[in-house]
Amino acid sequence: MPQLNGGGGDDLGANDEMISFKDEGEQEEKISENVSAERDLDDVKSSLVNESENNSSSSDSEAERRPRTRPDSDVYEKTRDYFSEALRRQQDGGFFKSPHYPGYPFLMIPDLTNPYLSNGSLSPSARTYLQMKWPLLDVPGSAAIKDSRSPTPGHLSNKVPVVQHAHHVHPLTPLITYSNEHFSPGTPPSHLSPEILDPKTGIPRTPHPSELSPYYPLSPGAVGSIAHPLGWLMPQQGQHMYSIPPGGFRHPYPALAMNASMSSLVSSRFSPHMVTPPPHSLHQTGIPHPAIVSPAIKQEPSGDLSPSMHKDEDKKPHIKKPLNAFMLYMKEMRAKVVAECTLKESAAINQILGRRWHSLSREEQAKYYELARKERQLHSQLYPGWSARDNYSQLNVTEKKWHILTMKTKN
DNA sequence: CGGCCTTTGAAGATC
DNA sequence: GATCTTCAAAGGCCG
Repeated sequence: MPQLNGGGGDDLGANDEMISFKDEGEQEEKISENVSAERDLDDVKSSLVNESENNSSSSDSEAERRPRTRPDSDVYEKTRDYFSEALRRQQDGGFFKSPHYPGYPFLMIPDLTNPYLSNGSLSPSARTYLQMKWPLLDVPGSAAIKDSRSPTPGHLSNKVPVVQHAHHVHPLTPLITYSNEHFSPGTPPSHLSPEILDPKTGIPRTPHPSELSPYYPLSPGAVGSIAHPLGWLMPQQGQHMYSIPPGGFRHPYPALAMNASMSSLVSSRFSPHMVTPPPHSLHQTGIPHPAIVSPAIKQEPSGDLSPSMHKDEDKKPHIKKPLNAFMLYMKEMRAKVVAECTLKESAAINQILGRRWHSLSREEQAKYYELARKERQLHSQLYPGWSARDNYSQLNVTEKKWHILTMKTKN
């Protein structure tokens, strides 16, 4: 995967983008290939105990910090097999027969007319998909979907709605197909900046990186090895987040069969095109859409809405933001890190995960960036009118505006 | 019981 | 365009 190796001029992030924030001490935590969570934990703990101390525990080369093979690779191995199988099923139409993600209303069907698919080779540039869209989704977003020629899916969005579901399940995670043409120039991965030490914890960290090239190519192999970060409804995991009705999906094209409640979830408050409000978040299959949070669980405060609007507001499902690459990575790796150490405190776990994230190679991170990009894309397709702002605390927003206004008044 | 902690990234808001 | 803020997940911890 030469394009990901960070060679000169590669799109993933030129070296000149890798702003060095390395501290005077240049203390980088050594992350060897078999680095354990225990070790990470120790580092975290020790650094928490004494922030300034032990700033020079170790340092190592970039190569060491970005090992080609990682202890986590077994996860990819397992998932790669799964995706290979999924791909095979797609190619022989198996997806229509037995979707791996029955609860997911959207499918990207491989374009079987694509000659490049027939030989089994899956060149990224050759991969195209026939996207299935909601039959009831007559929305701007879907219009964008229709235009598969659009080189920049990013333009449609980064507005993605997700509906939340049960615990620990993200709705958009069942993404398993990847189309190179959807590599969005608008959704560049940003990362891989040299680590710096967190002044507070002493743990190496990276400042919010500048974005890499908007184009982060992914080889077929990399795509195939993308581990499903959440694995919701992953058959082999044997943990269906949602019960699947006996007999499974009878509709030959489950992706096209959206019931009223689902369509309303997709549209409800966010799209003028939407249909009726959802009585509940159940898919046709009886599977609630995971991205939608029941209003009972979370209600968004509405600022200046009329009483009637309030009423509607109360019924609005909380559509969560799509997970970014790191979040997807965390979801996938958290359990493993927790298993490797006895620690369960998320704050500490997240520190470890953050360090591991930085230790990932570009290729490995690219998997998650691509997955996240797909999630955003799907999110925008499912909830065309949704905006991240919808989830902002209305109170905070108004307070903020008020503060700004008062400041201006003073001036 | 609700908010905090802690991470990175995306998106919106603001300057 | 740069910068700041919020939110996404997670679960222990604390007031």
